[in-house]
Amino acid sequence: MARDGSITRDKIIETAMGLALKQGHVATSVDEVIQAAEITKGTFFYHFKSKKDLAVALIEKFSAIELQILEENMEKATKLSKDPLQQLLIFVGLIQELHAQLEEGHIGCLYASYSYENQLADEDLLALATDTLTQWKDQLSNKIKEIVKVYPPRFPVDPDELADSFLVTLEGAYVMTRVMHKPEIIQTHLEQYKTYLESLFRPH
Amino acid sequence: MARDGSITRDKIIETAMGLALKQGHVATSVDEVIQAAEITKGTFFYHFKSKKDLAVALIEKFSAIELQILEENMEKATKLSKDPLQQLLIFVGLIQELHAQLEEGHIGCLYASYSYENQLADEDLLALATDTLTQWKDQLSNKIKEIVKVYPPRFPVDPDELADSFLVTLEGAYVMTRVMHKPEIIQTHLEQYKTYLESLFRPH
DNA sequence: GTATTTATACTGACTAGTTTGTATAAGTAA
DNA sequence: TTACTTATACAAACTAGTCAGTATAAATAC
Repeated sequence: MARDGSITRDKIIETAMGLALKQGHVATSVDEVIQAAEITKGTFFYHFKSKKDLAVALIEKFSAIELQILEENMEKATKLSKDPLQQLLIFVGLIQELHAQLEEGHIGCLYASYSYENQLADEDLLALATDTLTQWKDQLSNKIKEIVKVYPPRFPVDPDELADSFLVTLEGAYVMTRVMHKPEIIQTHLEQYKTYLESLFRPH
Repeated sequence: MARDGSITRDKIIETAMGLALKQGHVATSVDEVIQAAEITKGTFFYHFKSKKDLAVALIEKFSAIELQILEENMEKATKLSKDPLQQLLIFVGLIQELHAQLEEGHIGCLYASYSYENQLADEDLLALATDTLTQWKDQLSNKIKEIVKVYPPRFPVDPDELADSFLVTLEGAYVMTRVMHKPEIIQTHLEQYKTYLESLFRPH
């Protein structure tokens, strides 16, 4: 084995991810990436056979991160309480914490970015995105099903819909934050999601 | 007077709006616009001094449409009931209807698209976007303030937050629809927003 | 009512610069 | 010695934007 090229590859991916989240993949030229990553053109095309190849790598990386965030925080939340409603509230709280640390420039979703650039036309990329989002939905939905058993909701609750509602809130909050330049929007609306859960399940 | 150039200008804007909503402004070349609008390059640059000029025109047009939708449907809803809660529920219902008619390709928000492309960096463009969204928020917030007077909420309600929540839901539903290719997401989550309003204000 | 002027609208070829991607030769670290 | 990296040059396609000239129609002049 020679030098570990994966270090360079990772640096390219990390740099390009930042740029893609800030200004989109199409608007980011390869020259911009290699300049920011402090590498040369030859190195870039040694690791990625095309710019499209980079787009795929970015979605793969983003999906891996999102799935890790899901698993990690769901596990944490499950350990911190035995009550499913508490667990879900804690989980949302952990996601809030996660976003509190982010700088404004890094707030956003690569799936959203790609979708507004029509870059999810490739069915493999689309599958990566939908699979990841579906896993989030399923995990949340399962938790909600547990809650419903313990706390009869005051309105009829569709667990899948209520789970999707979390993702809709997060995606919407990203967009509103990016447009209005108010990072607290994410905190506020995840807080509202928690309030909604409580209004549905908490006995009065 | 010569021929009416505003017809051509409008055609360019309409064509470019469709393309921008589908694939973003950056990813849409001037050549693509002139081909779709069946005009020549000279004509395009006769009406717009630059591609950026087109970007501005698109945001202006989009803002005008959004404000018209707001006014029109708020007025309709206000006429259809005397009860502020009913009025708001009707308003959301009208927005649902509006989106039921749209083809999948045209679902999305130009502000969201621009924000993910970093095209709102120009402060004039940003002001147009924030002003429009703020007007939506204010109108909804005022309606919610009326509701609070009549129906004491079962949880403390911040009218501005609850109003913003509508916009967050809509933006999030756009993104999820674009990624998951399920146009019914918009209907479902606006329905959920109505349910949330009822859970807050409806006496049991 | 025909000729001329004027303002606007439009054409399509052209330019200058940027883009992705390739080629090549030499250097470097495990 | 092999995998990786640099540096530079290059090409082919695409990009935004320019420009000299044409078309149209209404206003005015005779």
